[in-house]
Amino acid sequence: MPDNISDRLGRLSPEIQSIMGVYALYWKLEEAFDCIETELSHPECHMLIKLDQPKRMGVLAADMLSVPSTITATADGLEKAGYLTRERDPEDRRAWLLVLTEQGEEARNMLVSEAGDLFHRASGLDAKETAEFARLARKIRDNILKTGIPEGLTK
Amino acid sequence: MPDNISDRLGRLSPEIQSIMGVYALYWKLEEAFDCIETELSHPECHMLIKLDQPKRMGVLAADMLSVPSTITATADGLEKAGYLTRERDPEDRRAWLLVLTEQGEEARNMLVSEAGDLFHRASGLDAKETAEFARLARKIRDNILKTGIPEGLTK
DNA sequence: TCATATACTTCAGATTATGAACCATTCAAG
DNA sequence: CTTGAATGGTTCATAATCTGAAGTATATGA
Repeated sequence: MPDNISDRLGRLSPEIQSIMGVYALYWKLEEAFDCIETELSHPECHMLIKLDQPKRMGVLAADMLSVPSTITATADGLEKAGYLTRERDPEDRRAWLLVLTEQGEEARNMLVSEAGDLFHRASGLDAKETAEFARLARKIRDNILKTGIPEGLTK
Repeated sequence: MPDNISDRLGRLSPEIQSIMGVYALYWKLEEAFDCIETELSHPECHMLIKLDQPKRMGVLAADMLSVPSTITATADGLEKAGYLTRERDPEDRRAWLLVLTEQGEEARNMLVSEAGDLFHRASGLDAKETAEFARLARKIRDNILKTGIPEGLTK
């Protein structure tokens, strides 16, 4: 039956094949997040991974294609649990910088390492294929962040 | 600032770069779904796209890395709105086959075409890169469906 | 100094996902 | 056969998540 599925997929356009692969991987990774750090919710994990350095909440919102109120909620949770603190951005005192605490750094390191491992097992790609996939994924992400919000469909 | 982000990303492991690209694309595509067929919810769109032929609900659940109750809810919505019908699987009368109606076929064709277009614009990849990305995405999806549920982490 | 824009927060409501208990059918023994 | 266990879906109550609109505080420009 897996062969059957794979066969049929071969007949679809590369774009749809790409989308289905991306969705499968996303769902698989989300599922796997449940198995590691039980303390953290999924959006909290996403945010921690993004915080490789202090960032403004607005930057995070753009980065996660999300809205400010969602970021507030997630940051609240992480702050209450001791993973980060809010500091006023000296360059614009309306804005907050989210800064990881030591506990936050530790959790982030663990997450990044686990996630890398997870990708490796879930994807089944070898080092060369992973490098190629990463190259294209980076290009895609750059394009998405560059083109910003909805794009042609600015409803 | 996009350059800055891109720079920092260059220093992350290929696995994390891949994950970030996949998440960005997933979020972007989900966001874009809002702009096309207002009638349908996101999970309904996903299910429609999967239904290139009649499928059992259990197969869909496995395919969408989801649970039966979620599939039931989504199928209920699509059935009520006239996009599909349930038929007993003659080979196992416990199971239902989800079969698209004519209206369902039309909607699916529109969705598949729109989604392909969407991928093209969101990713910014050219034809050759898209083909390469699709190849790897297909490989990843095969691996995920093959390895089935949680994997090493069968909590 | 005033009007407007930006950065974030609050909050109420909507969507979506999930597990446990359940019904119907199948399958495998005896 | 007929029983008991397994399987395919359903129901339902609950929880997690997301969102937009209205609000507060700071910044910016005329």
